[in-house]
Amino acid sequence: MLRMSTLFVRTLRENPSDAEVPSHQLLVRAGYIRRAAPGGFTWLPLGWTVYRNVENIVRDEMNRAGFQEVHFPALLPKEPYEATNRWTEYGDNLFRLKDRRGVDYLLGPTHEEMFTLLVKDLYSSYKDLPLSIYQIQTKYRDEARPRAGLLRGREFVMKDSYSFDIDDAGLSASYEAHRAAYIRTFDRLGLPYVIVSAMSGAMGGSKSEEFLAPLEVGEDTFVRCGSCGYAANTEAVNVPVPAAVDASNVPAAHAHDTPDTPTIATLVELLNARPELARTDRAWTAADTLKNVIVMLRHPDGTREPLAIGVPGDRDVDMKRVEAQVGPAEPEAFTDDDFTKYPQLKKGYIGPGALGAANGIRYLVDPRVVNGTRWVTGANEPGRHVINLVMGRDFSADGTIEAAEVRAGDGCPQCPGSLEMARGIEIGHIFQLGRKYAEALDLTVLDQNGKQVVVTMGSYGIGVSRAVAAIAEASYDDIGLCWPREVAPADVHLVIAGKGGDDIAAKAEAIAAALEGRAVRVLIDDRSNVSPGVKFKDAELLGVPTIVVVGKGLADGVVEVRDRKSGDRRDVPVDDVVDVLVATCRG
RNA sequence: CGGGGAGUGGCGCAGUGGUAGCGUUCCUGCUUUGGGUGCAGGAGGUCGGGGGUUCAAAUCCCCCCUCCCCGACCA
Repeated sequence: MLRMSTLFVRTLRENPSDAEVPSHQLLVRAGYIRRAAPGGFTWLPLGWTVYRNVENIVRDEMNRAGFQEVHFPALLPKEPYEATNRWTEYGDNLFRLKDRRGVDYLLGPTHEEMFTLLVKDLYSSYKDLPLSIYQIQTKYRDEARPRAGLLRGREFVMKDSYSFDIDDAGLSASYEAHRAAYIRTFDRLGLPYVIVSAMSGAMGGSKSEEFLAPLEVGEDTFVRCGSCGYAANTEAVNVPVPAAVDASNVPAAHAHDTPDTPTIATLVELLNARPELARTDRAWTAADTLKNVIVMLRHPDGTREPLAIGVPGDRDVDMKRVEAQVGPAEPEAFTDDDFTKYPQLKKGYIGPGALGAANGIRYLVDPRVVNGTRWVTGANEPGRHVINLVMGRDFSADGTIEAAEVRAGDGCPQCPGSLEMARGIEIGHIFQLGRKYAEALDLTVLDQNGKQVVVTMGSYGIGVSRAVAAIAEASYDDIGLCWPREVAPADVHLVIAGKGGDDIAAKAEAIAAALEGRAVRVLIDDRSNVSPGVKFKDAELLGVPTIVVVGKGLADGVVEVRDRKSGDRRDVPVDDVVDVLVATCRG
């Protein structure tokens, strides 16, 4: 039983000024956490209780699914991470340190390498697979900007699982098992979530989905369809491909001087202002222009290659989307230096004529650029554009790329509906890794034919400490926290209120003891010399789902039972209250 | 890393060169006891750190650190 008289907690009347998001403000104000370091928090008793409730639910569901728990050190040797290149690839986000002899170590940001090596150590036969193991571990990432309290720290707790299978079918099954376990876990946590696909189909069959809690403070932008329920990370959205257009009536393409048109807007204005350039059927719009953006791709082997991306001029190129498409290569800005190396490219006036295989620059266009579409685009000469350039008639591309920004109102790829934008907190991620780590670290087993085969892996994460904040974020109101019962620090917050002194206190203690005897977790506010108003405010702030007031009603033989979330109150005969509460808390 | 804002008792804030303040919290006493009671007394701060200017610096100058927001980066 928790007792307010002795609980190590101090509630604050006002929000700490360094907290911006509600979960951070309330968790500090209600005495659940305290900031201890940049991006690092101390859990106070109430917070630690909630944290452990969350952790235990996660663990419980992992175990139920048949996954086994292990535990690695957080302090890890460098070598495995060198083998997979992540010692350098992880960049500044990796916490590196040296021991007294100058040997390099790191604080684990995630443990793919260690799990892979552990399985390699112990297993060598297909008969040992499939296997799914997990840990609940403190992770370290040297975030450039820790923010929003627990939501993005430099030290946080993550549950990470890894599956090991002999073939793709096995990986699929392991993936689905994790997916199902995650659904159960988040349901139990009382956390709203959407499952979004996190990677486009273009990525060679590997599959990845994120569990996002749809909350405004989230850092992830995703889209969802109001009609069919489709949801995806913006990186993973595929635009609906329109049918080819009949272009037989489009006039021939011709280049034209277009002075003083540094932007798409000024170009469109000029096109419509000049009778000889204007369309006969309707006015030109920005979406009729074809904007060609050059990026430099840096491949893992260090080579660089220019890539031209054509998108409708009313949209920007979304570099995150590009990155998701071109991986493992990384897109870099095309510098002025690069322009000097490709003199055929005239900055601001790049057109298809200077691109494509013939010019040594791979040219990919937005999927909306289908055969027959009619464009205005750069003429590869400063101050000139080409009008009425028709895809398939006047130019072609080497392929398509999902690079254009996604906007609210865009068509849904799965139904005739349209997409809306939303924000969410990533609380889980499931990912078919494939053989990348197994290959790098040489994890193989013998198959039925005695042949060595590379194991295929999946990785699956749940942000445990982040989930605490996400739950708070999803359930608070204007007077405080409102925990879902299973993660709350107690089932019942029992307030001793009103005068009457020892009789009331004695009765309250008796009720509390009876509840504990029936496995109802009680937080009792047994502070003397604290006015009822303060106790009520604290109870509301702390957010235990059921508040029981033992006070003046006792004279009439009743105590008051309140539901924290709904605010509903009712008087319950004192003799029934234990039964009523047991039913409430188990219901 | 770029842009913006800010660091003054546990928390929230005022204080433009001359003895460091207010509210809240905390302690003591009385009071009150169903909505952050009231009164009185008290404790608590090397003013983020370092350097400089000055007779004198929370205040002016330089460097650094930290926090918050936007972006970049990142799961």
